[in-house]
Amino acid sequence: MKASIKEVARLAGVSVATVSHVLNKTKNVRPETRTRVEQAVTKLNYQINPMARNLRRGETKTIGFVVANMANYYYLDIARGLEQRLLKSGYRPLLIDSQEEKHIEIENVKNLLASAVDGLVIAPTTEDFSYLKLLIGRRHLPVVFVDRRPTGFEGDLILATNEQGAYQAVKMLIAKGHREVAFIGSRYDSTMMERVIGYRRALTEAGIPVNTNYIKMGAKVSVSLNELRHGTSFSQTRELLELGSVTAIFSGNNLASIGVFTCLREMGVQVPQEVAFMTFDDDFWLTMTTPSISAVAQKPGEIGKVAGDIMIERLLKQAERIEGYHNVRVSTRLILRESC
Amino acid sequence: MKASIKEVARLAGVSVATVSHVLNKTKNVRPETRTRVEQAVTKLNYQINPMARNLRRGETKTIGFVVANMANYYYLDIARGLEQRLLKSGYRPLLIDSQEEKHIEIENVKNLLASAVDGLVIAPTTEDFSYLKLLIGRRHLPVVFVDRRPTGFEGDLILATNEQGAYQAVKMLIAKGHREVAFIGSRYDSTMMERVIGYRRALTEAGIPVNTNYIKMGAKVSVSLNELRHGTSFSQTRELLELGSVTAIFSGNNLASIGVFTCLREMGVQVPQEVAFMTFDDDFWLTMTTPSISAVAQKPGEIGKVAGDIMIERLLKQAERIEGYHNVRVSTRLILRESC
DNA sequence: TCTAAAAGGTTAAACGATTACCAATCGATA
DNA sequence: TATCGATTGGTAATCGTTTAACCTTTTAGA
Repeated sequence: MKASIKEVARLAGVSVATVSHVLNKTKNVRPETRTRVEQAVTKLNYQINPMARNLRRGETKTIGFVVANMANYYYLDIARGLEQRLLKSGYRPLLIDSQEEKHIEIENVKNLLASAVDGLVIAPTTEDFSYLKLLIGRRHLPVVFVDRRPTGFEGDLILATNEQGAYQAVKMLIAKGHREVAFIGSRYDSTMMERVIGYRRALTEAGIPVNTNYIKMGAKVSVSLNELRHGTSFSQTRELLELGSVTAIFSGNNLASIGVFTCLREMGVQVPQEVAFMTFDDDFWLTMTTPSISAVAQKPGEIGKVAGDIMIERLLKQAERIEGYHNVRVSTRLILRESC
Repeated sequence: MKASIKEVARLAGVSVATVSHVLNKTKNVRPETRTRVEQAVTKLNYQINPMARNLRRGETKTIGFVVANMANYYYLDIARGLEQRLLKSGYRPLLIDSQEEKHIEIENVKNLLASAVDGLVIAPTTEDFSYLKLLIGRRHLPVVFVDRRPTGFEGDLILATNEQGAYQAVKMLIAKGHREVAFIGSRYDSTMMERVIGYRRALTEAGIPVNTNYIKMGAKVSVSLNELRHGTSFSQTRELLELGSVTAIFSGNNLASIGVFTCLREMGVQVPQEVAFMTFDDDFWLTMTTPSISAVAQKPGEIGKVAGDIMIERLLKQAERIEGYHNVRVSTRLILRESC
């Protein structure tokens, strides 16, 4: 089967304690014995048994990452950034999908706690996290939130510069001569709220009155990209077009943009000649459409990296309540394409 | 901190062995004592320590899933199907990305073996897996391959019906009147080989001679979707267009289709009037382009599920060499859209 | 009533590491 | 020379379970 530390010790003619000390550099060992141990290790192709070590040390070296919706590519990019940083420090992310369902999210968290992760990174489905307190109880477990701000629970938080991103985008539309700019969001969470605020600020600063008929919210979030094409944002777009006055549409996130663009295309609207279009969140497919679509690009990889760094910091320093919580904003940038 | 089995035993007034037996239903216990134990469990909010159990039982209840390229959505769908089945049997997938690099793949496998997974599902980057024998050595570890056939190592294998899929697609193009049909593949692996064979069979059956100038292979695989737009398949498409005779292009996979379509669009080619287009592998963005793009759709979720089922079977029966290896084909279907 | 078998429960040895504590050796110093 | 401290190594307890083996009772059948 597999060699254990005992057999290494026997082959090297020392005790298991010494082998352990050599392996972990946790005590001085005479060079001679050290090499004897090392030779035994390579000879037996010995690999430490992580379960035994973890049991003894009381840690798992895994960080649970609870993702709101794996169908949304955005979260995958976060996961990649996160993984990169965690691996560097010997930790490993454990990915799990909530499919935009609160009850699945809770189930996932329970599961991860049961498998004794050392930390939790959460991209929330909805904002309420009062349940987390009960589940975590009084053990040391750092929690980092990304993408949406939770309520009822405190932890580190990493968000994009939502307000500024939306502001810049709408300002750009205004600069191109648009005054009748509509906003199509989706679920009304803290993040979407900030984007709406940016949208309003751009209008107000330009002296354009905010027309609440131009703001469409409350879409149902779906897991299926294909369903999204004819989902709420599709019909909301049609409603806006029927007003007859809108000359530009800004979509509040990547999921909403699917329905918006599908509608524009199916209604035969000339983009950008008749209606200009822009969206929050960049995505690969925005480059493949005719016209290609302008976007406020987040840096999801960066968000993941920051989340990883903060997690590692907490893990190493066990400093969760020493200095309050981090509240990081990762910048966005405007990518202009053909749609405006 | 957290309650252990000992405290449950003390509270219930029994031995730890009895608690364990109640928990695992591994021995008869008088109903009365059983409820005493159960009450103690809920009262202390006792959760079993998975590391201790795993150490004792010598299993981790995790299955490593080594993905060739997480930027390719196809693998994500496989992962979802896999996860679904594994969770049902109390196992959990551990996802890890090889970024299309053989050396990262090997690193990943080593990592997973070191963390003592109970099984391995692999979507290979390249086909050579002779290294696996050495790494696994002589322990019981089921290995299931998906998407590409490995060489140098035997395991269960789950593939799409590549030959038939390509055959049907090209046959359809021929039925629409095309005789000058080109094929753009990418890396020349077993899977792409099968698709080429399907392509050739369709032509031959229709009495159309195979023109080897129409077959472009050997593209460099990239992880970046954006780079792929102007990668090898882009220039291969231009070469084909310069021949002046091609009336239809069939793309061998979803990655190649990105470059092909980008080229068609940037060269101002009318699709499907001047050149028809079709691709192996369905993807969300194929529905958002103008025109939308026809595809041979795999069922990645189904592939993942089958992989999960087979893995579970092996795990339960420990029957890896009793009955040879599975060799499953998951069907494809033609999705016709505007591009042909 | 006696015996065998079944049932209910406990003891203690693992699993494979880590680590506090102890013991021996050796120079160097007072 | 006796002592001190550093260095090197070993002993054994521990982490939280599982499980084989064993000991008592009960139960059932004759």
